[in-house]
Amino acid sequence: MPAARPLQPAFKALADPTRRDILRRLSAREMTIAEITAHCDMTRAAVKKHLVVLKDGNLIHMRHEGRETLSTLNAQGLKPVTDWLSYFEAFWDDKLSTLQTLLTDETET
Amino acid sequence: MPAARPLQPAFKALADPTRRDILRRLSAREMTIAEITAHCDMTRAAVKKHLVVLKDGNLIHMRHEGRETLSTLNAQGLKPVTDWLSYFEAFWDDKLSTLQTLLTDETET
DNA sequence: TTGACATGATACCATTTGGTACTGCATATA
DNA sequence: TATATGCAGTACCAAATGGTATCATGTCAA
Repeated sequence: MPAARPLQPAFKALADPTRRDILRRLSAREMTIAEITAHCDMTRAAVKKHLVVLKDGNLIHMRHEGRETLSTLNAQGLKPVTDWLSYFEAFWDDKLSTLQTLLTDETET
Repeated sequence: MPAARPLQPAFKALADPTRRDILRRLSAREMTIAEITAHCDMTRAAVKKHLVVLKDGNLIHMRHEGRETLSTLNAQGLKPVTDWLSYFEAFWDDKLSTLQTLLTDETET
């Protein structure tokens, strides 16, 4: 049996607003831990923990250069997530979904 | 200031495999709490908690019919999530992303 | 009315999570 | 060499999370 796609670590990594913010920043350029920390209002150790979670989710890469650790976005790691979500796009605008919404709103108003 | 889009509750709701599984099941049809529980290997109270999280994330609707509570998928609630993710699709296949991947793999191998 | 059924609500517990503080190591640099 | 820098690793703490057990409430059916 092939290895299960790492959906869970990726979803878990995305569940924290600090980590999503870090991903946004890394989309602009590679950054050191100290640089990321400067924007995050928490200690470097805390930021490091978030980076490890992002790495476990395969959403970033980390490389060492001298005494610095440089983090880069790995946008491809988001693909399993968007693939999982794409299944539901079929329900966005079809008639069944609309009907369900109407029925539900009727009981909730 | 307009209400911030409810990104956080939705991402949080998606971060649990049990909740993602429930969403899949609800995409097929409306279900009672007891029906969902039958698939989940945990107590009804635990499933109910997960359903509340999904409702807070605007990913399901719940309506009451007699003594039953029926849950339905709200696929539209996933839209803010996919919108957030779509920002990163631009980084999937472009040259910068590829270069970053090559550089990173080089140091990790 | 009586009882069974589906659920809501609460209290409680163990584990995980998000954070700080501290120590220590490797690396630039004067 | 001596010193400051950037980071890793660990211990520790408070709060959130995921689960159970228990009891109360409303509803269907005989």
